[in-house]
Amino acid sequence: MAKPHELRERGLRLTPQRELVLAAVRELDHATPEEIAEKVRQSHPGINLSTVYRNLETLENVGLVQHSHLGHGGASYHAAEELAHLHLVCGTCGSVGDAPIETALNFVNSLTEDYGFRTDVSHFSVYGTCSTCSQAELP
Amino acid sequence: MAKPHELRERGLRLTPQRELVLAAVRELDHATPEEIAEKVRQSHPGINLSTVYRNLETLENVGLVQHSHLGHGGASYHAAEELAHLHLVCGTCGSVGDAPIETALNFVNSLTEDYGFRTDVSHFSVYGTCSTCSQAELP
DNA sequence: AAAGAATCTGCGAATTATTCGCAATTAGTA
DNA sequence: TACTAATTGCGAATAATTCGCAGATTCTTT
Repeated sequence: MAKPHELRERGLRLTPQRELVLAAVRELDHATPEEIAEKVRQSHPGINLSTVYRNLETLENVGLVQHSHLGHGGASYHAAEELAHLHLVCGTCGSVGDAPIETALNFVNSLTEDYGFRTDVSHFSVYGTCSTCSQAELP
Repeated sequence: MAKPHELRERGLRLTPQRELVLAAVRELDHATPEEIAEKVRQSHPGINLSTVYRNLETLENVGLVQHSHLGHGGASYHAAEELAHLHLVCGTCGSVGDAPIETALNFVNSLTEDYGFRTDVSHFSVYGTCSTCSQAELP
């Protein structure tokens, strides 16, 4: 999974914890620190939650992982090489749907042209109501 | 500011705390619960933070205020009657810029057509880098 | 292979943000 | 005015994240 060198190359020490955290992020896709810790504990039971938090921060600093804000509060992490996509967060049922970033292309370009604002698509979340919940609301 | 009847009409009791919380939300525009509490304390020093949280929730339930997620974590509240607009959150300096919702119109429509997803524009946040910080990054 | 410097980890405590339970108070109603 | 139910204040409980520190580990240098 995580080749040793990709960590060393970026000036990071190679620890079992760090490798496992990176591997877990890659396997889980959009997981919270807590979920990542649980995954890691399957092979390394003693890992401390602080260590997970610190490694996520470190890995993010060197560009191997990224986080985004989906539902309320908590951040969720994913591998940096993962294909970027939009997150459609349903405020009613909490589900997170995906849509290709192309959907937002014109929108993003307008923001750049009009405001000089460079949108970070991978950090981008869209709140609303999914089709299932929309239908359930109707009388 | 907050006319007594607009609370009574919605089945809410009229308490000084509740009126003051609503007034503070209207004055402050995009304020955190903590900031709202501070504002209210100017005229009602004893107000408890729990009371602010509870009133924000109550006022949101009857549609007088709304919250959105700007930067990391914390919710920020604004009056429901306020003109809806997009929030451009800069991940570097933390500033929050505004843009008219029309900018997102086509994008929102695509999501509805393609996924049946009804985007809640008032809850919508866009993350990225503002023009000032973009320029500062260049060599 | 051993030693040293710097980085990491585990742990528990500290923070921050938000929620909850409960008793006392207060608003709206009869 | 008296009653009932909603509301408040308060302190404790949670949840999520960060911090300080001592000991362990990694990488580098001999």
